[in-house]
Amino acid sequence: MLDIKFIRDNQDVVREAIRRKAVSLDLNELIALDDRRREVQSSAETIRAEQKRISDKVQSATPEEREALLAEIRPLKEQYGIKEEELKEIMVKWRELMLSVPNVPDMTVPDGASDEDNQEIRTWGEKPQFSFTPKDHVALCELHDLADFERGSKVAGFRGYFMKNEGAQLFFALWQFTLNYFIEQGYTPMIVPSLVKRETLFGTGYLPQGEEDLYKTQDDDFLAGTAEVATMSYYSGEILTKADLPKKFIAFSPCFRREAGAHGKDVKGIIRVHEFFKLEQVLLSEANHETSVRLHEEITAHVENLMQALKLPYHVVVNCTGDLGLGQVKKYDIEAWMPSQEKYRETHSSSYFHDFQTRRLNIRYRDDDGTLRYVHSLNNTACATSRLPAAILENYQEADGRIRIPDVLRPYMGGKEYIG
RNA sequence: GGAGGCGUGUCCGAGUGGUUUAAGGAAACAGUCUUGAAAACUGUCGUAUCAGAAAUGGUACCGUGAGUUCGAAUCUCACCGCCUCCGCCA
Repeated sequence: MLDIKFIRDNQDVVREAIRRKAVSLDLNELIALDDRRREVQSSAETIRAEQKRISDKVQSATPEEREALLAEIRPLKEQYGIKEEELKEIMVKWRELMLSVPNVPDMTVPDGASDEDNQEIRTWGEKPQFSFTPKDHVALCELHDLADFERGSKVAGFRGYFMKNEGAQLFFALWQFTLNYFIEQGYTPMIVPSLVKRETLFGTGYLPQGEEDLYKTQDDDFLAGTAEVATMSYYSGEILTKADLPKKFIAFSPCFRREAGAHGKDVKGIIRVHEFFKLEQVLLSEANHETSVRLHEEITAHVENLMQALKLPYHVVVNCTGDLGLGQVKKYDIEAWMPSQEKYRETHSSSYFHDFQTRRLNIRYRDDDGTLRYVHSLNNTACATSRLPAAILENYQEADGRIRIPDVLRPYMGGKEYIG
């Protein structure tokens, strides 16, 4: 959510953001409604002030005076009720419109309609050269009994999977490896809820848009698609101490995604599943654009360090405006090379939001001059299992079908050198 | 699932119908004292929003929402959350 004052004072900027992000919203409608809001509110307040002024005299009045005062108040009360009712109606629509105003993308974000228009900004690593036709991760899983997709869909339905043997071990190894890295970097490790209340998802901007991609329970709770949701809400409604910023969390949770509208994509394997696990970086920082930018580069670099330690070829793309979420100012996707598909596939997503999320979540800190400010928020994937293991299996396969285990993961897999 | 209790500002905590933004304390900030610090003392110390150049003034806010009342932190109802005991349970 943006500040209505900012919106009013910077209508051109917001209009441009709406255009660049291809959001369907008529800003004029919001401005007109806000004019109306101010007008009604101000007249309601004037009536109320008068009512209170008279009301204060009641207790010290004689019985006759009292009657006269009450008679004076009656019409004011009625008028106030009407204005209040009107204001309530305006606010319903006002909130709805406010929730669809996008955050302003950074100037360095390229224009574009979809992920097709994202721009590669750097690549790292040598794509593996195979003397044979590389198998995809599904075939490799079947070959070594690392996963069971048939029984997965028998038990859990479409996109269901079991991880087995070294496949299961690989998940644990990646979690532990990643967790240790971030603890060394000073992050606070957390295991956070996936089952969250409706209002929690408003804070991070996954509601009201995006509802169809979330699983809902019979108690009207939701299963979050990322640990970002609960982690961001951790401090909701609180005032933080500036000296404690930035807060850096490495949060683990299961992640649930309906993948509505993606029925034809990645139907096999563990690239696109309804349920996976993820370690997520979540940061809260002081409200300062330069700090946000610096930390954004930093959380991106952390992931690149891990990819390089795993020796996985990847590239980084800057997402175009059309591929940005409503609240995102700028986003990088880190994509790992998938030999079987001969293309890069998104394994990490790194973004910053300024105060878009924290304004909704009401997370503030007291600045040096004593004023309360909304903190800035950022997040980036640290390790998404299943996509990352899929990339490892494919890149590390050898001619005889065996899969070499990345050096840095061996300590977490009993020192084993190969799968198979 | 059953019974009871509770939710007040940055924190602790008083307040059960009337100038209450809300006692008291702590913390914080400024000052006096001190070579310096601590202690002591003095003072300042809510957020949001509207009007205003400002001083200032209006309104809202005591978990959330609705209601009663001329008037609500205080009374009523619903919801959310927390605590205690019982039951069940990994």
